[in-house]
Amino acid sequence: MLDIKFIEENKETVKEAAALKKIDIDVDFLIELNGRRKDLLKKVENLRAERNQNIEQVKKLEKGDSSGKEKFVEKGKKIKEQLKKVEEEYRKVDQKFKELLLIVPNIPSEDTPRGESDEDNVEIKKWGEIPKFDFPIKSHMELGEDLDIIDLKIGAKVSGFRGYYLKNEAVLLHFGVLWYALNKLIQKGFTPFIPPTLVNDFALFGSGHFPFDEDEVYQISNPGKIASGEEITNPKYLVGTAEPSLLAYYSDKVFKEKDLPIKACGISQCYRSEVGSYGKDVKGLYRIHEFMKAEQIVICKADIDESNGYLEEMRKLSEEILQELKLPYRVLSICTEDMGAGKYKMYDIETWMPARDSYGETHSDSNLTNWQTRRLNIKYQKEDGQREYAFALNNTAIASPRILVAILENYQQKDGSVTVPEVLKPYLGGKSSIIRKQT
RNA sequence: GGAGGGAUGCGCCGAAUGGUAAGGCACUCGCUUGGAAAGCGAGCGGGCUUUCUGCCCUUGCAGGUUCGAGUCCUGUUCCCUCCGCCA
Repeated sequence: MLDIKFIEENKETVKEAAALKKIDIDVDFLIELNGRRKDLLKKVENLRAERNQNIEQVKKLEKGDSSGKEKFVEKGKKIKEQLKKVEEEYRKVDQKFKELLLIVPNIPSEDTPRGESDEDNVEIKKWGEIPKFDFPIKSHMELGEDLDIIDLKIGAKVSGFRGYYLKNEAVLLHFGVLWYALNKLIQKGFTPFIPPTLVNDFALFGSGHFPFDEDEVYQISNPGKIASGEEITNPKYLVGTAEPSLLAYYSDKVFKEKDLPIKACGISQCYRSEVGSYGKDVKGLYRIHEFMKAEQIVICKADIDESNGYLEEMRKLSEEILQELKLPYRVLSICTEDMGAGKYKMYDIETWMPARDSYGETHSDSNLTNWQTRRLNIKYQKEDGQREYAFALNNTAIASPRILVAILENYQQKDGSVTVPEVLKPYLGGKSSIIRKQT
């Protein structure tokens, strides 16, 4: 969310940002609506002032002899009627105004590539050698089935399309890689959380997942209530990432400047409906409805340079994880239309996935400046006593089992076994450092 | 699931027979001081309008009654206590 005053003063910049991000918002109408809102607000306030004065009159007369009181009581009734009408009108305009304000995008940074799709993202870095195999390689699906560590068939039977089971060593690898990443984050000063994954809507409006990606989020409700025809008053939602829960932890908070930055991380189950992705990545563990992720957030002072510093810091951390896992990757600077509405600047990291014969997205690192904190009311008090909205950033440390696609495929051996990345060995609970078919 | 109690100024506590939301602590700044504490003064939620300020909103949330609601009524969320069920 942007400040309406900023929008009014920088109309053309906002229009340009909306055009770049292909977001359909009539900025002129929004500003006009704000004018109407303010006019109505003035009317409401004037009537309230009149009402308050009238109340004083009645009160005064009741203290003395109460003659003439009736006149003011009658007047009060009239004011009440008028007020009801004007307030109703104001509420309508204000609601529409707020709805529109929620979809005004953040202004992308100057150095964000201008572009229309993921094809316009700019590769800024490549790391690692693409492995060459002197044998026919297997996909992670084949490896998973042959080694009896992934079961997609029964996964689909039990959970439906995109369902899966991890078994045996895949379970250890999955938890191992998450646990390894979490330890690294804690070491780097991020406070660990297990956040709720079942949340109220405000958390998702706060992060900006609502109203944009409403279809992507699973809604949970009490089916009994629906069956009885009763309306669901407090729907809950399953988060697609720990980000909304972590940010909402700090909602309505006023930090002291010296207490910033806040660095937090969370491991959580993540749920995604993947509507709109039908027919895309339909096989294997790449695109699934539920997975786990170690996510980081930073809340810092409202300073572009400082916040971009944290963006780089978190990117480096993700890179460090991939380097230690010895997985080849590349870093992309995400273009305007491929980045979300709330983002100021964004990087993706794609990891080499041999069976795809390409890089696949595994990490995402974003600076959203104050676009989320304004929605969530996260401020800090500056030295001079002034309060200002903080900046917020978020980053993927590791997401599994998607990362297992890269690990299994890159580490596969000619005999069909898979070796275990060196850094994960301590996490495999005494199991062999090589995953072989059980006999 | 049932019964009862509670939520007040965006840090904490806390008062208010239906009639201007007291007061205290903490915090920030200033005065004072060799320095600090204490003391004194100012500030310490949001909006509209303005540069003199003025007005409006803000007692968990949403409605209702009333000239007027923190207070009365209805619904609801969360917390606490007890009972029941339960991993």
